[in-house]
Amino acid sequence: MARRHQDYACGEGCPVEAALEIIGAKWKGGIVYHLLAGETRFSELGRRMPNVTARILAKALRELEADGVIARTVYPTIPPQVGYRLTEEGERLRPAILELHRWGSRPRGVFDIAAE
Amino acid sequence: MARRHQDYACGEGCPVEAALEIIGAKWKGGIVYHLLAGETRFSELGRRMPNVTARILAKALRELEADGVIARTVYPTIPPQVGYRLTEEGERLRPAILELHRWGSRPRGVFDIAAE
DNA sequence: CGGTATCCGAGATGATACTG
DNA sequence: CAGTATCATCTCGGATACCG
Repeated sequence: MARRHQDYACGEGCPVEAALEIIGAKWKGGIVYHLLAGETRFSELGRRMPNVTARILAKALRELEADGVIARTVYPTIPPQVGYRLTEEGERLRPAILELHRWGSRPRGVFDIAAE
Repeated sequence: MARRHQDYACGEGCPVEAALEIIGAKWKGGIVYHLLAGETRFSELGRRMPNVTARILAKALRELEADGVIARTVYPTIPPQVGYRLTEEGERLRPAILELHRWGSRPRGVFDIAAE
């Protein structure tokens, strides 16, 4: 997760691996996907992803922020609000995320479900 | 890795998460990327991804095969050869993989490298 | 060549409780 | 509301050695 790529020749630093190291961790893809819709609050993300705990969500958000994919904005209101949005860098992920969404959405054979 | 999605509403079974559960694991993105070029042998994959051990590579290949992304062909030659290629399902991943590759290839700021 | 069999540690994930 | 602190767990990835 923290490991960045060193070179861009496929092998050790394959760009695909590099990208997946940043958004491939659990929940991160979902986070970026939800942020495609625009700035979203912490609690709203939690509501849209009911299976992730606050700790894990916060950790993923901090890592995505460190990787320059998202930005965090604190609104000093009462109660406090924090919004997350994609950076320019994160916004450039849109086509990839949408393609993943398309692929993951297509009805798979009955096999997968049966194999459950 | 084995867990498939049950519903397609983002939340627990987000399609993006579903896709990343299949190709998000370490090395899997790279494997699929290399297979975009066509059928490739086990040893050739190992050569192109020097940092993955045979055990891990074999494990990832078996999982991708179980998920219907790749197909395995054994040629009973001497010495034995085994080829891996994308299935139709896997082939449909091409746009997503290429987008990830594009995103991962772009020169990032010096920050990332320096942060290392 | 193309794998498997063991063993192992690190880090990712998670449940729960608490706080500015 | 938006987290953090602590503790427990557990799966993934890897090292090493061996096999048909």
